[in-house]
Parts: sequence; C-alpha cells; structure tokens
Amino acid sequence: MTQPKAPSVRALLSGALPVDSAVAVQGWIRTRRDSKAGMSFLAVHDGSCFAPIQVVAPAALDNYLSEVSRLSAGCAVRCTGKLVASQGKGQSLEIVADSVIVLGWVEDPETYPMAPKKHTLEHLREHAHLRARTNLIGAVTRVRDTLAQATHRFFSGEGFSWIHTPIITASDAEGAGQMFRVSTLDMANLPRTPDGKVDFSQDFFGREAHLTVSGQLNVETYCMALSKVYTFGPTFRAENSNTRRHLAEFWMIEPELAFADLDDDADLAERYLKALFTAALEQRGDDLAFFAEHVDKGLLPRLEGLVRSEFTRLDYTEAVRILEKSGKSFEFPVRWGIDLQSEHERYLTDEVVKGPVVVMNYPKDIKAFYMRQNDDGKTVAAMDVLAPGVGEIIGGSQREERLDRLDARIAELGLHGPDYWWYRDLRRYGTVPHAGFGLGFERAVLYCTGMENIRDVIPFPRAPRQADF
RNA sequence: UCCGGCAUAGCUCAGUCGGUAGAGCAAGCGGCUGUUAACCGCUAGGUCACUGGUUCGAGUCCAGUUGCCGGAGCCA
Repeated sequence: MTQPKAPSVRALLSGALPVDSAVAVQGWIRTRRDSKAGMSFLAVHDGSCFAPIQVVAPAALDNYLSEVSRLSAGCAVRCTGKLVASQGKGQSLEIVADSVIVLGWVEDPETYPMAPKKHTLEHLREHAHLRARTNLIGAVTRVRDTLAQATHRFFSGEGFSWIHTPIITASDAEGAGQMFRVSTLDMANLPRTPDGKVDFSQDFFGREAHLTVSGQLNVETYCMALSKVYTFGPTFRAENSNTRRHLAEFWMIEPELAFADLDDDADLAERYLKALFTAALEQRGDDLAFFAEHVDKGLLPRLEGLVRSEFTRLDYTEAVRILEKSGKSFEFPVRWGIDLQSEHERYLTDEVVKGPVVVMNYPKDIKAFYMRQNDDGKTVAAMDVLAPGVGEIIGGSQREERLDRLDARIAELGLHGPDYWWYRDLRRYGTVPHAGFGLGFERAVLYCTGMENIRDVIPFPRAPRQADF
C-alpha cells in the first residue's frame, strides 16, 4: 500500500513541504478538542521540536465516533491528509486529515501519569520512563543533545581527538572520590587470603577493580602523543551526596592540552562554554523560549550575556580578599587557605561578578597531587569555573610535568608511588607542560536550561537509593 | 553522612481546638464552540506512607520505620 511520507513535525512546521501537499504525521496526542462544527482538533507531537502540529479530524471520518472522539493524551496515531494554512489562530499550518489510525491507546486516561496538566518535578522523576513526553523534559532532552553535539563539534573544530578512556579501572590512583567496585566474586561466599582479607586475585581482573571517577590520568597519556585530546563519557562517584547538583553516574568532558599552561586552559574553557551556549541559542530557540517563560525568566539575557562577555578571572588570593572585605557574615568565615564554600562561590558569581568567574591558583593543600606547583611554594595552578546557580561547573589545572616535583607531592601526601608508574613514565619520556579540565555535562545543561535539579536533566538519574528504571 | 521540612483522591493541595474527609486540575457523561492551558453543568473517585502508642474517639498528638524535598559536606 502506498502511503504519503511522514516527515517530522519539525520539518512540517518549518515549511519543508508546500501547502496542499499530501502528508502523514506520526506521533502522540497531546490534547484533543472537539468542535460541534463537525471536527476535532488533535495536537500531535513527535518530539522533533517543541511545538505539536494541529490535525483537524472531520467528523465524517469512518472511525470518528468509535475512535477519534475517544483519543486522549498519550495515544499514538498516524494521520494522513493535506497540509493547509490554518483557519484558526495559534498556528500557521495544520493538517486536515483524511484518515486517523490509532496505533496505540492509553488504557486508562484517568490514571495515565502524564495527564495533560501541570505536574511536579518529583512526580515526573517517579515516572522517568514517561516523563520525556512532557513539554519540559522533552525540551531538556533536546537541549542536552544539542550541547552534546556541540561539544564534539567544538573540540573537533579545534583539532582535538576524542579518546575513549576506560569505564572500568584497576588503577587505585585516580583519587577523585569514592569508587564503585566491579567484581564477579560470589558475595555470599568470598574467597579469602590466609590473613582473612578478600582474595581479589581470584576476581575477574585478578585484582580490585572499580568504575572510573575520571578519565584524566588515562587521557593524559594520549595527550602526550596527540597533543589535543578530550574524553566525553560516563563517570561514577560512590559519594553519599544528596544534593540537587550531584549524581552517582554523570557525564564528564575532560579536555587535555599539551604545550599549555593554566591561562591556555582557562582560555579553552571560556571558548568551549561560549560555543556550547551559542549552539543552544542558535539551534534551540523554541525550547529556550519555553524555559525562559516557565522555568527561569532571566535565562536568555544570562546566556546571551555569557557568550558576549569576557570571563572574569580572579586569583584565589584576590577572591579571598574580596570576600574578607565584603562585610558579609558567612556561616564559614573566609581566610586564606580554606576551600571556598558554596556560600562564598555564590557571593562571587551572584553579587560581585554577576556571571561566571574563573578562580585560579588555589592553595596546594586543598588540591590534588597532580596539579602544577607554583613558584610561590604555596599554591598550585588550579582553576575552578563557577557559574551562578550551578556552582562549580568546571574544575581544572595545569599538570605537574616535572618528575621530581610530582614525586615529592606523591610522597608528601602519603600516596603509594608505585601505583603511579605509568603516569610517572609520561614525565620520564618527553614530558611537556600541559593542562586540562573537567566539565560536568549535566551542570552545563542546568545552566543552559535554568533547571535547578540535576536529576531532571539526565534521562535516568542514579543517586544514593535511586537506580530505578 | 549531618541539619531542617514533607507524606491526605490519578495529580496539586486544604483539612481550625482530636469528633470517620474537601477543593482545583485530570478523568467519564451532557451542553456550547475553527478549537487551542477552551468554556459551562453533572458524575465518579479515599486502607489519610507504614508500624506501634496515648485517648471513649487520631488525617490531626507521641515514638519508630520507610521514602522524598531543601540546605550543608564531598565534588563535576
């Protein structure tokens, strides 16, 4: 049987086909409105863009009474008909149907969890398998995709290679947080060594293994060969973090740049964030308009301002001085040497700078072993990019490329030197200055949508006591 | 993990001083209408998270449990 092509709603509404074309549309019913003038109006949505297309279903259709008049939110349909200029207000184009085929009914409209009404984000989370059907989560999903595609486009355009660093790691050296164990041992009957410890030599990898908490150490090896590299993949932290900014499984982007220092690193971070949000503004205007109206009134000025402005860079020491002189009474008093608390970061981004701020050169005692030691003997070449409402969106540093200094730091922190043998090799064979950062992808999505809870910008959030679906 | 809050109809919530439950939305039926967050009327819908306690009587007071939300810490 010959059937008219079924373009996406996006294609139809953007005028890809001339008026009077015979078309089909496939999607799900958002709303049905009946008119006594002898027709029903079906809002058909297929996720290809924010808007649904209106299908006019005449009462003369064979299945009008038996089926069309019973359609409710969520029903799947295939409609064929003619694309016409709309007689009504609110849309320029619509389809006058000559057939409406119901592909899938909603079995009980009253208990369908995505009823056509406002729902709380909490309710949507409890129905994560259905929530992509809502305006809100659909828009988040399209923006998320746009940012992901823009990430690859940006780095590719800058000459970076995408490196697939491992998900499973037997390296105990990453040191970025609590790790999830990966094991095939029978937990009800664990093999033991003579001194009573679990005998991991009998485990799948012959040693302890975990899910990665960062691809950085691995990607540095490729940086020392391909010069410009990045990772973009899932990352796992077993921290018992219960906040709107943390997930146990999240996606992280970690570029690593050879022959570069901290300023080059901050430049890259700034160019990258601007490229991300420019892509969203250019490609997802429909979705951003929805967020601007219903989620965050200030979203568009904030994004447009960011892509136009220059990021404010602040030495840690200077940031501390600003905070000390602010006259604000913080819950945690500020003094040189402490890590900045959320309230301090918020003051800097929301009140001092009113935009993203790059804080650089932190005290070495609060930062990781691999960060490059500055000449002052007190600080390391680390940076955090802080964004209003989101907090730390990027954390990065210039890496310590001098073997003696790296070894000294490993020893100072009481780390087990031999574990780092291959990382140290990079400093033994052709070491060069290099730098990189990690960007929490979901935090970028938060910033770009105005959403507040990170669990609403990833399809299936994993967090403590939360691994449904 | 710590601090605070919440849990009542499919959903969002109200429920006074302790006296066996109410609204809006959604849904169903009817009316009206080239409609569009449609509108108007009617109808149906409840193990008040769970366990125990106080009381003649508990949605309400007390204790515990579970789950969720917000903040903090950890970080991206």
